[in-house]
Amino acid sequence: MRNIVPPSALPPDPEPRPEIDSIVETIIYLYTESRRLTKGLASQFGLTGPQLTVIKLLETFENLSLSSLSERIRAQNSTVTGIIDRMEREGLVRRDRSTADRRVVHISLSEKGQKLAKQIQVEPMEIFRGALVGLSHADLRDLLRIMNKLQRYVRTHIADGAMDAAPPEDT
Amino acid sequence: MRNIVPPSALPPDPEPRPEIDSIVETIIYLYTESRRLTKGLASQFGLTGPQLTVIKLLETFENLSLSSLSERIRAQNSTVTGIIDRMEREGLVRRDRSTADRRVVHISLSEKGQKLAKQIQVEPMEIFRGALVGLSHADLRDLLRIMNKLQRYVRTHIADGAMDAAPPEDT
DNA sequence: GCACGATGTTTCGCATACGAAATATTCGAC
DNA sequence: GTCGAATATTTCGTATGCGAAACATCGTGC
Repeated sequence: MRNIVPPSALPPDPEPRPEIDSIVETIIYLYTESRRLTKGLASQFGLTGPQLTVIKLLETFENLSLSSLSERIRAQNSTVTGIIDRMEREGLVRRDRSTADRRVVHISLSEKGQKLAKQIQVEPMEIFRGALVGLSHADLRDLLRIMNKLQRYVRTHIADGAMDAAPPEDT
Repeated sequence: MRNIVPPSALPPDPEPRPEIDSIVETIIYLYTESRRLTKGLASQFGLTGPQLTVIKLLETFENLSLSSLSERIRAQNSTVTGIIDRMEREGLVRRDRSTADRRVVHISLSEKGQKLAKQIQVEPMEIFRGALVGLSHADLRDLLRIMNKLQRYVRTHIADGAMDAAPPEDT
């Protein structure tokens, strides 16, 4: 699934930094490529990318509420409702109202869904993960450390005036 | 714009490697977060994420064919047609048939679009880029080197049997 | 000049994707 | 017990996003 590129595509930046652009480009590349591969793999089984993800999740967890499912695939409930609708229509999954809490719906694989899940042997992420596994221990350690830094930075700068169109301060 | 997570969300992997999962998670996090921020920024100006990207691109390049526009934002032509349709409806952009090659459509900002572009001062990627700028030179160099490795690996493993799982029996 | 493949754009049908509002149910305060 | 806030899910409207097919135009070979 190809995606509109995030603002990285915008060329007019305060200070042109080819390395940074290159890194951003790579992140986008890896992300979009992994989705494209998932989609291609899924289509061999008559599924869409998200549907494949859902099937493999349900194969592992047996039973998930719609909320926890949407949390796991990082989508809104309303989005997942649609995905499950279509999968239910295809007879791949079942919806069961929880008896304990009648607000909750448990999603599970049907017979057909289970069979299909078993047929799909290759983990969709294999290529991407393979790339990471191929790194040396040192590289892996460095990458993890830097990624954590990035994440920490972004996390702390989000709640703030990040979206207030305020001019940048230090650099 | 939140996205269905790529297959990284699938827990059953051949060899559980928490560092690798963590790295994948972070890449996804950075990507989705950058899109969320763009979207939030855009909505302050009555735009969607992709529309903001298009406006800033057109502010820089003045004049882009629909094809080159879709190339830059990494989307299909058919997707961009829709985006431009809606922006034209809002009076933000103009479509002009090229006289040199009458197949080509040049997209450009209207007066209104130019004014809006000027109002949006902050580069949407600033937070994400800011995180990268905050890294030490050594970190940046390491990250760039590793990212290139990853990209090279993925690139060379894509054309191959990457997508050759067991064939499904048609529906 | 004219057939014809290549190229640029749009159209169509479908599947995400989101946020806001509607609906159903639970749980706590009282 | 009952009201009201909180939680889980669905519904609705709109905007991407894709691939295949339709359409228009270009360029080449002849």
